[in-house]
Amino acid sequence: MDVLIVEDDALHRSFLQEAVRAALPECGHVVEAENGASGEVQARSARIENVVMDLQMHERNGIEAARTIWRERPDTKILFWSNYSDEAYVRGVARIVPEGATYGYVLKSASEERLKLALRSVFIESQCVIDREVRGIQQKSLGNSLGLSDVEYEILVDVALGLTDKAIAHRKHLSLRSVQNRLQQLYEKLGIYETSGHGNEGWFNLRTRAVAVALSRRVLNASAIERAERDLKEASGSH
Amino acid sequence: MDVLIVEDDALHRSFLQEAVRAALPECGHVVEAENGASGEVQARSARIENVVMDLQMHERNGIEAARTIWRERPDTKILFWSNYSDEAYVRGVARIVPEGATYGYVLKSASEERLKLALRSVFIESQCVIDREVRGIQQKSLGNSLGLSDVEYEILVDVALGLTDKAIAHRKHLSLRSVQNRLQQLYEKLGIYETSGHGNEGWFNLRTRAVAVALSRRVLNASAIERAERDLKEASGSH
DNA sequence: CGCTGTCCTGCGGGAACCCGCAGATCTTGC
DNA sequence: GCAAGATCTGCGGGTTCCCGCAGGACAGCG
Repeated sequence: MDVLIVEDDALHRSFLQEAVRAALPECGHVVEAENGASGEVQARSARIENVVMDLQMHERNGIEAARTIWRERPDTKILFWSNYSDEAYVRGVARIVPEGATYGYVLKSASEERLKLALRSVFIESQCVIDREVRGIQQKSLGNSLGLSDVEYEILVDVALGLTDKAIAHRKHLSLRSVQNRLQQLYEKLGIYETSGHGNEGWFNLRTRAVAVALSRRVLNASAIERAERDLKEASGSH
Repeated sequence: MDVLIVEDDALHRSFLQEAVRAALPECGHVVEAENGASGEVQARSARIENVVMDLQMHERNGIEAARTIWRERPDTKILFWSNYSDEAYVRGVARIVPEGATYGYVLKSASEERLKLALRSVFIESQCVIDREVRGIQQKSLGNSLGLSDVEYEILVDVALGLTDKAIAHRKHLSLRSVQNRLQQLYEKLGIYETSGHGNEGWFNLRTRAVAVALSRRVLNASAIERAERDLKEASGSH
């Protein structure tokens, strides 16, 4: 049994190396990669089935790497090990998990014991292990009371990319008015109206304000926008 | 001579602890704090003169902590130790350095030797040490050919906050048209017109697009927006 | 002094945005 | 089958944004 570690911070990498060796004495090679791109290559060439993956990395982040790895071998087991439980990351991961795949999501702030336990559970027992906190974010983002639905999230991304209503309508095969309806929904959910309603009418541009709020609530982050940007270019190129 | 370490990652913190002890054998206490807020408190109570500070932290980031520390004792020597050389961080640091203060900016990707050298240079020799790469960003952001000028940066932040032109005009004591002029400048500098000029007229909302581009170029980041948000609230409260 | 360059300002208009209203689907459940 | 709910759509309008044009203020320079 081999394990691939994808992590761009040297200290964390060696820490992981040790943790893996300690938690999984039965495992053979432990390969390391220091960013998403080389992680994909390693996973492919070494026929890796178990991956520990950081999310925030230079060059190519963990979500993209995981996506291509899973595209090639959907039965790969991936344990995400991240500093953040930003909704943008949680949602990004949830979006790419193949049907029936086993994965885990552990925060770096968790204890070493928790990490080791997760390593065994995911790689040996093929059991999904999601950190409490991350699970909380997931729940909240699914329960449509507070969190955004998928459609709302998608239109948020489109807006954050800087697309016009017309462009979004075209892209999503909707009428202009429908796009604007969804935008109103989005503004409602993000609470844009509260902050711009009272004494300060006309002080906020709802569209840009929504992006600002989403960013500071960690619903969006720069890497999610970049990912969307690439998808956009791809789609417009093929179309 | 005492040193305060402000760093929210446990591994990095113990690594720093060791590096400081090795590089500065003459130093006495080495205090640790795991976020900006407690860092401020420690610096105040322990009368610290030398600080090693991470930038990206939960709760309260390094720039804010450094600002309050320097506000209380401008002769404190601070060595920033960060993963990123984002323009937003570089500019944020440059904005808060008091006149004549000594500080350093070292990337976490640098070698341990470089870190130790920087520790000695800053704390013992009172010499400013700025990483090559960071220096490069500084230069580029100052040379107004590519980078944004201060006015352009400020209006970018205002736009990213979601303010309307009118609100910005009011805030900055300008006419509406002047704000729009500056916006045009900004769009020019960020190259918004290139991507929305050719075949795709009307596909981008310039205002939101500018924010997207600034984010992916790392001119802006979430923490810069949050900082601006707090400044805004403060200003509108006092006014 | 006049010229040039830079910045601020007002005016006007076309485009995009925000949204209430109302009708048209389509699903869900009794 | 029908009522209730959610979603999509067109229409109309008020507001904001984007920007060309033109004029004014001010600094630097020969």
